[in-house]
Amino acid sequence: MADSAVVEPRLLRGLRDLLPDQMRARQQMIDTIRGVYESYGFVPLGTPSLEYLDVLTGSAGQEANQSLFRVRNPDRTEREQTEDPTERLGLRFDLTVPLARVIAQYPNLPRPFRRYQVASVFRADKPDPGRYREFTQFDIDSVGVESDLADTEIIAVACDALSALNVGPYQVRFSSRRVLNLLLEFAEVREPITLRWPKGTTARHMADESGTRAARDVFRVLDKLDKVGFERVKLELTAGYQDESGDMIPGLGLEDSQVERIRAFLAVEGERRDDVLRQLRELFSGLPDATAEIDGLARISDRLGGLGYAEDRVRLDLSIARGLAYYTGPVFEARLMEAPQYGSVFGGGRYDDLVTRFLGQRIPATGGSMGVDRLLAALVEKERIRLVPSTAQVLVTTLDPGLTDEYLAIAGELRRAGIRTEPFLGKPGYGQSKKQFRYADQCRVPISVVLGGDEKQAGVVIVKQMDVGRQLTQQAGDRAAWLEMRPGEIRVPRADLVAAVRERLRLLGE
RNA sequence: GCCGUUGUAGCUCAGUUGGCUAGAGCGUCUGACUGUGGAUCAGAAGGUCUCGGGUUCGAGCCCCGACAACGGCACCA
Repeated sequence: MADSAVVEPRLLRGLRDLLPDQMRARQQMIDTIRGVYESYGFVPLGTPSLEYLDVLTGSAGQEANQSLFRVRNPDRTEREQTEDPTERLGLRFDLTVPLARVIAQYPNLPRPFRRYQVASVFRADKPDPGRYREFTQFDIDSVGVESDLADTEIIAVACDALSALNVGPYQVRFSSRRVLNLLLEFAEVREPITLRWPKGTTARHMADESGTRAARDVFRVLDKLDKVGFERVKLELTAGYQDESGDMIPGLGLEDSQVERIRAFLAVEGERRDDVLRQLRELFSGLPDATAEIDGLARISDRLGGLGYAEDRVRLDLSIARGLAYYTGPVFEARLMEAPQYGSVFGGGRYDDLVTRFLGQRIPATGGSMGVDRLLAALVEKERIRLVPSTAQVLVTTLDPGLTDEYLAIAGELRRAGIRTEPFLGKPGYGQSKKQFRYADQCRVPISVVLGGDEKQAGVVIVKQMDVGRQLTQQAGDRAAWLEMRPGEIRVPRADLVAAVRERLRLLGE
């Protein structure tokens, strides 16, 4: 291979190409979501893929650092960058941090600033099935609004977007980080937490652990409840354990009585939001700050109810923790009932302190993020979206090289009539007809237009509907009969071509 | 990051205790067929057997190492 100049075509793992059929479906989805977001009056924002490393880090706690793609700053030498970390660059890992930067950097933006943004984000984690190192998020956020009206609206717009996408039944679950903070109070969890390692732990396991955690680390553990069940969560909250691979998982060292209180909190659940609220008021009746927070959740619930978002698709679920450290108020996530294995397809919450880093001044904000890739994968699996690899509605075949100008004229006519049309640009010729029809078939172009010498002389064209033949090809038959079939074809006067094509497309629902 | 499995044609895989020029199916291309998608038939292209070292008269096969992919765990803003 060394002496030949070819480079092996390849991608870093976790990255992928999006071929036309995927790309088309994704664009349709994005258009749909954008339509819903704009119907609420949100405005688009674009930011660069690259940001300074110090802009990106620090916001999401330690988690952010390890999965960042780092990029060399072309204006600085390697040495300069190493000596001055503020000169280093990285690829954005979400759209929320860049938004916070923009808010701080453009103080004249109108407030509330309600923006949407759809873009690739990058994480250098180990890829898993359905989890990539570059993926697309479609974010929507309201910045500068203290009121829980803003949170209510984010939940509503998420519901509307999911409905518009025809994803089937879905459920948005919400809770509040502040209620979870009350839980820490209720369970008497004190700062800081000292990690407790299970028996048999060696120094190697503990190497890069700091030994203490913040109390909110409890939330990160609770977030796993769905996935691993309460027993496993309990172990991680108390003494830690050794998992199947032999890894030592440190415990948070809580007492049994504390875990009991957490269990009682998690037992607060129900179909009806006001039922959950009632139980919660009872459980937290000894906490002076609880009433105000629970009232806030009640307001969101009531307003959503008033807007018609009923219990079947919006639930108050106190186990929604969301691991992210920066949430400060209501948090929410959505999942598809028909495809729960895809996890959360929309998630977010209130983050009132995120802009503080850049401005030194607190600016309330709330918002969420639609996981475009997960959603697309789920829709494809559930056959709720069609994968079509071409944009053309019509292929003009080129049987007779002498009629080339005519073919181009036909394509032009159809395009002016608003019909997406492609002339066959490969080798023309009567003998090439097989290839041309096969091309139309493979690309799923719904209609072919055929014009040879015979038709030219008769002043007609053939409009051929490809799906008729596509079905017939399933059955075997002898060649003569096959050639005779000419499935799905109609002959129309040349002058009626546009009308005939338009009518066919209408019947096909294209 | 940890544990495990696997690397042979574009894809899925076969390949005898280590033995001649490394095979099949599917796919691709060409023709049968200057006017129709499928099927059929004939033919063709496509391989440094992941890479590097070792053992051997001889390695796709055995040994060591690296890399990669896949699966599980941890992580997942």
